[in-house]
Amino acid sequence: MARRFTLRADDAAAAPRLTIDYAAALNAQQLAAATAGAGPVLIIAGAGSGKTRTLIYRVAYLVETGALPEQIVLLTFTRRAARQMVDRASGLLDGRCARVEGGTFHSFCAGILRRHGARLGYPSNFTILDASDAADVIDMLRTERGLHRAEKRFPRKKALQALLSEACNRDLPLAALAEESGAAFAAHVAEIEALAADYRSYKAQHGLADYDDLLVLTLRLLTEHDDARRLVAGACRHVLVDEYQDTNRLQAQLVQRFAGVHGNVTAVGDDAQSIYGFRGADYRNILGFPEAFPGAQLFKLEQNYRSTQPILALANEIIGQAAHGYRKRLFSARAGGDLPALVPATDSRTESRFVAQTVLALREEGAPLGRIAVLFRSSYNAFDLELELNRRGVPFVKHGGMRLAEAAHIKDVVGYLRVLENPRDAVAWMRLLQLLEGVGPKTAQQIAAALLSRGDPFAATLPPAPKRAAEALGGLLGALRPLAAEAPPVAVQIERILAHYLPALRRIHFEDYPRREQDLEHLAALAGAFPDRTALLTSLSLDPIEEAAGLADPAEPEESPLVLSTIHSAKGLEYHTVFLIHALDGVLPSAYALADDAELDEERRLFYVAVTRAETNLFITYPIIGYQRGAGAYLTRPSRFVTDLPETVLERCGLDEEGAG
DNA sequence: GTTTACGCATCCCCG
DNA sequence: ATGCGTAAAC
Repeated sequence: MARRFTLRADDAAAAPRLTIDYAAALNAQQLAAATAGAGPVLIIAGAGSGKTRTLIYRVAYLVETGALPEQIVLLTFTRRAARQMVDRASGLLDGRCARVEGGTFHSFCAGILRRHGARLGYPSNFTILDASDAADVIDMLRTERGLHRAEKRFPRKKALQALLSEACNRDLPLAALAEESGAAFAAHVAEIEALAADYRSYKAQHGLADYDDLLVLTLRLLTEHDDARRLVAGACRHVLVDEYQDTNRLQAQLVQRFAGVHGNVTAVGDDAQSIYGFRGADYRNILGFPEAFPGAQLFKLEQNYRSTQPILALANEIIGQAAHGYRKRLFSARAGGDLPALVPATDSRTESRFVAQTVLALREEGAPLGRIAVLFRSSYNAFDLELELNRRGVPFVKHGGMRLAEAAHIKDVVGYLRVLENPRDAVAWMRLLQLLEGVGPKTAQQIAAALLSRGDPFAATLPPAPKRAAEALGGLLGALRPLAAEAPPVAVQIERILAHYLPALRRIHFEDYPRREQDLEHLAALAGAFPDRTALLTSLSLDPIEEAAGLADPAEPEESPLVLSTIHSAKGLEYHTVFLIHALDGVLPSAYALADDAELDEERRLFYVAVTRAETNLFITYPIIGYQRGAGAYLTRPSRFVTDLPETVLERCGLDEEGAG
């Protein structure tokens, strides 16, 4: 029998000498949380209580006390947040922290599936469907089944896709969900289930995964395949999850699997800031954490370092009116400061002018533009303001809303990359084929089927096609063939794709192609930063492309621009001054939420998230008169969240016109 | 039978 | 600015 040796822990690991003075950098609660021992840890952290700071110090502490950075997994809500945290931890300690694994659940799962998905029949080059791709596939399968001309009105593709997605994310049986989702679904449960089965097998057959599959398949992989589970969970010595209140059941189960070997989970969150219910998030995850992870240590961070006391008083008042779990009342370290202001404006235009003027005045007083944010419920709430800012030459960036990756021309170019990456990607083929003149859905389907049934889809011989389409098809395959054969760097691939695609772009979008060409150049420039096509495609699916700043002032290119953002996209961030615009009933709270108490509560939390972004100044504005295309002018109703508030926490202001303009 | 052009309604929030 | 349904054109 071979001799066995025992490797003892090194002295340094047994009694580490820490380079960071944690006690000096953190308050008592933060310190306890950051340096907590092994096992499950739950940190309930109020807005502005140094949650991110605590998490960063915990990462550094884990590394300092002997954890390998590459065995620490940091799951966050956006990849931007992950990168920021890893960078800050690196700054704190040294380069070691840069090797911490990080990202969103979706991106982390995508990586696992690329490495281990073969066990489920998923090749490493699978391509990712966004929600509209998914809806298109469902629509096609529905037509195949002849359901589109059923006697009874059958749900539309968008509704079907949403239903299937909700079933995944809330981890409910499709049939049960369909029953509770209204008569239109309930009348067709059997057909919908058949369609869902079609959809599943279609994706498997073509190497496709939608967003939900990234989570569902990973969970299945880790549940059904012990070897994969050991590999993945074995590498997750410490799992840290930010914004835990916005995880859904699927994600909670994933966390349990990731931590299945070592049992070290740190979850950080604030049940009062749960705002992703529409995506299946369930704040009961965070309430139930101690049951899901027995022996969990609980820490609460209640001291707020961000906002002045008056802003916090308003926030406490708002959240005090909502029903929620972990009771906490934030207290501020910042006495003094102005009351938050409520500013009614006659209409949108006036509201925009007020915001723009006040922003410029604040800049005069020394507040950098980049420390000022305008927040809103929906992307289009800011349209009018964008015009006003452009008129005045105020530079701004806008986060949230319509994403570049969803624009038709970007999706076209991505389509070329997708068929090169995964030649079985029928969704991408359909898109490319329909760009050809004389090819619609029907012909595209026939050609796609013919292409996929042969060994090499890019082969020079053409499948049968209508005369007019044949020549164009030859051009398409001719452009793709050398790229498939030679696989040049991804930036070169995009360059050649553009050479082929631009004529079509000009034909289809003859009105505004210059603008679209700019986007495509932007995309081409971006592509160079990625090691390969797989990485680029994954990123395009899972990360929003950082859009170029709207009309920057070329005189001062250095100045960081004003921030326009949806409330959802502003989560976790903080600003010197916050404007919350369009605080109207029907907007915030959304008209969609008025009928349901739980949804109304989520809107209230959204309002809470918005106001707690502010450090020093908070302005809440709304237009008194609205316009609607059909109905013309009408009187709006201010948000009930505002009218419910006492004078003591919110100063009602007037807005006077002084001459014109 | 298919494609395309045109007028129409319709837009939430995100990976 | 897209996505649908309908009606004219290939």
